[in-house]
Amino acid sequence: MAETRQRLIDGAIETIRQHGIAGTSARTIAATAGVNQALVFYHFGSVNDLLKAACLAATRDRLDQFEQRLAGVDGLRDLLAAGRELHAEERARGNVQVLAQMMAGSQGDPELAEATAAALRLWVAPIRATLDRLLIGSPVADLLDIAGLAEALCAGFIGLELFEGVDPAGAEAALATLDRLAILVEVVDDLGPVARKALRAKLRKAGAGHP
Amino acid sequence: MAETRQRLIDGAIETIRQHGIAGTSARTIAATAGVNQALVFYHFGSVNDLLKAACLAATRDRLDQFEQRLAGVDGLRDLLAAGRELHAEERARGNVQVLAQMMAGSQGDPELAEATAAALRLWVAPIRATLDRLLIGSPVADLLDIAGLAEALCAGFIGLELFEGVDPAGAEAALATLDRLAILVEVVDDLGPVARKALRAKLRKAGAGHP
DNA sequence: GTCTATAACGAGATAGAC
DNA sequence: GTCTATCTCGTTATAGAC
Repeated sequence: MAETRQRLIDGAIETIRQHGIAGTSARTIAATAGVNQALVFYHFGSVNDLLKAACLAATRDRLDQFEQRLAGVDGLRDLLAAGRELHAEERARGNVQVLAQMMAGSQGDPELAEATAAALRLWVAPIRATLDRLLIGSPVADLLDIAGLAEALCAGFIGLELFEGVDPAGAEAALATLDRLAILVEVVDDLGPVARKALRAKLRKAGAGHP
Repeated sequence: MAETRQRLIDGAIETIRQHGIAGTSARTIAATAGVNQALVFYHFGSVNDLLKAACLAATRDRLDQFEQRLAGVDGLRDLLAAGRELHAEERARGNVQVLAQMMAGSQGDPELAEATAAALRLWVAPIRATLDRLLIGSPVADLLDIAGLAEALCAGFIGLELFEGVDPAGAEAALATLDRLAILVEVVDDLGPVARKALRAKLRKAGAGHP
């Protein structure tokens, strides 16, 4: 039945959230899902294949709402609010945690790494598209590679999630500082020709090529 | 003998690097160290205790050089170079990878989380001290919480390391963008009173309190 | 489609020979 | 201080009853 498959997928997500990738097994997943352990192998063939399916399913479930919210953003200030909002929601749902744990588990498991990379790309793409749209013509776009910025943002959130597991206060301070950094980008974005000139001069001094 | 202890610690680090926290066990560690599996328990009592010892030992081994290099930094531009340099070295030695995997494994294991937090603090402290020293009196210090910035930097590097495992090209682009962001901080730092005024205005608009 | 039973193996951990 | 042997349990995976 399709319901059992879904229960296993939900159970896998929940198990990763609660016990991390190291504490995730066919038995712990089945216990969380409330089904028999053998069903993992009947429906998915192996634990790894279930994890891959769960990772992609969880991502796809959220993607529509994620993209729609970002599509409505019409300025850097709004993007900051949307980012905070979306990040809080995905965190509450545990999607960031799951992605982080999948990435950790992907170390030395190329099969898992491929599935994780696919999920990661699904998250990064709409962020990159939004940044692209908002920063076109801005002096910031001259300095920063937009694709790289989107990936750095994602990496930062992943790192913060892990950080939070061992030092909640530190993670909170770090997140607040990321917010402030966005304000800094905004300031430079707004300063106009003066900032652009200063940036270009600084870039020549720093010896950095144009993106 | 003390040599066996050291071999186990080195073996633990190497095993985490190669197989990740999920693939790290008393047996895999002992195999890497070239000693008998039972010695893990004789010398450290449990696998977890070995991991805790290894994490702290690896951190302490590098801390002196890390602090000395940062102490010699005398400007933001120099800090950027030092950061790139130190990060490359720690990455090559696998310390970032180990920390990331320990953080992932700390999810749902409070004992491991405590040890990981201690190692993390050892890394963050000298970074925070250096930022504190360099940014004193800068307009940037008005905007950013220095401790939060140090933690955000660390979290970013952790996230990047995991990112690299599943998408090396993306991680490379993200790292390059972090470099560029540092240049942006430098620009604001150099702009002086004009930037400071713009920042304060923006802060009032954004409704963000003073740090 | 789901369950029980079980095989085959790796895990953490201990006892005791050397 | 180190190794072999062993215990017990958890894990992946399969076979077969229902």
